[in-house]
Amino acid sequence: MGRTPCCDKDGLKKGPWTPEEDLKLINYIQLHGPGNWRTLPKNAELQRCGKSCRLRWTNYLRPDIKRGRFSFEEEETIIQLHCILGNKWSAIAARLPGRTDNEIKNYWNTHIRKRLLRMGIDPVTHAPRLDLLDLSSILNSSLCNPSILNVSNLFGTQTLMNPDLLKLATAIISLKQENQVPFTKTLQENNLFNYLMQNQVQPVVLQPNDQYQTPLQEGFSSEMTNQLMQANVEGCCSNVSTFGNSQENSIPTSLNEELVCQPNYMYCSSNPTVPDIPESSNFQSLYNSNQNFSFESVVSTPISSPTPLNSPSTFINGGAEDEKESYCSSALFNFEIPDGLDMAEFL
DNA sequence: AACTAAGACAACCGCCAACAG
DNA sequence: GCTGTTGGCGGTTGTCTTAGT
Repeated sequence: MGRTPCCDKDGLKKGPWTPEEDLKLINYIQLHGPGNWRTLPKNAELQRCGKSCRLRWTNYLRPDIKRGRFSFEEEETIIQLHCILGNKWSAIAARLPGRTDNEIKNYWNTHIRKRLLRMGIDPVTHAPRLDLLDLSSILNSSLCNPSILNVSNLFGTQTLMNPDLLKLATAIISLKQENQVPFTKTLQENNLFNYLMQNQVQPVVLQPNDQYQTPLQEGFSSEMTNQLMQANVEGCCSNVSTFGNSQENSIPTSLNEELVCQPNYMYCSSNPTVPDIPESSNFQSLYNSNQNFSFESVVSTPISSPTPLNSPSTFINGGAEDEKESYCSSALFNFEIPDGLDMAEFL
């Protein structure tokens, strides 16, 4: 037969631990070491189940746990790792010495996740949310002022709901998550080449400082660009920029230029759901500092981080919200996963 | 000062892979 | 090979604190 049950759940205490219980647990583990959680409560004279003791030790009492606020670098690492690993809190915690998976998970759910949602970023996919076309605000405005409730006001001269545009936006976003698929193939599969050619859509070259620049060539459709940006897709494609560096993914010469999205384009001041980022914020410097972010830098963060993780000057929690938000996006969209990376090996 | 809402975080719950018997 | 337990993990809940009215 298998092992005997971990513990009899009847009569065991639950809820917050008392200092006396903590002391008992600490003393016992100092003498006998952690492990054998099944017999530990009985031996330590604790009315707790072994699982509760293990959690209390690993999440709170362990001497190597770092308490206190998360530093700027720690949050940066969390976001970047989450983009790669998803909700693998234990894997993320393994890269943040002194932090527990529970602590990171809580911090993500209470701080980072909410901030990303406010910014219109899906905290699960790290992509701008196409489903947030701000219909609610449109409808609210319409309710307050019925005169604006007409099709042209809702959709503009062309339309945010243009299925082709949405397909293009979706294709671009999908490239962020499935970098293996050649860009051209994705366009072809969605019949987007035809759309682009028929509409004489020229390459969209976005530049920092929120707004797209003057079209490079005649025939450029600013409306197209505007709609793409309004459709919340402009920040989705940090990886798309790599297409320009890859022959495999290059756009045919008929389009002349790559469709390039530079990092931080998610900040479109025309988007009512995304706050404007003041130029005085540290966003640009953060953007610059993250330009060369690499997967290796994530993996080696605890060692190679240029500033100590506990650097008091870089605590996230005490900073301005705007700065934190600007930081977040730069961290989100400014790193690349090297070719040939074996994720399974990393995990 | 009292009440309420929101925020923060510790702790619990349930699932599952690994492992012991 | 099967059964049942353990330990680990992610999701969720509960409780305490803080801020706002």
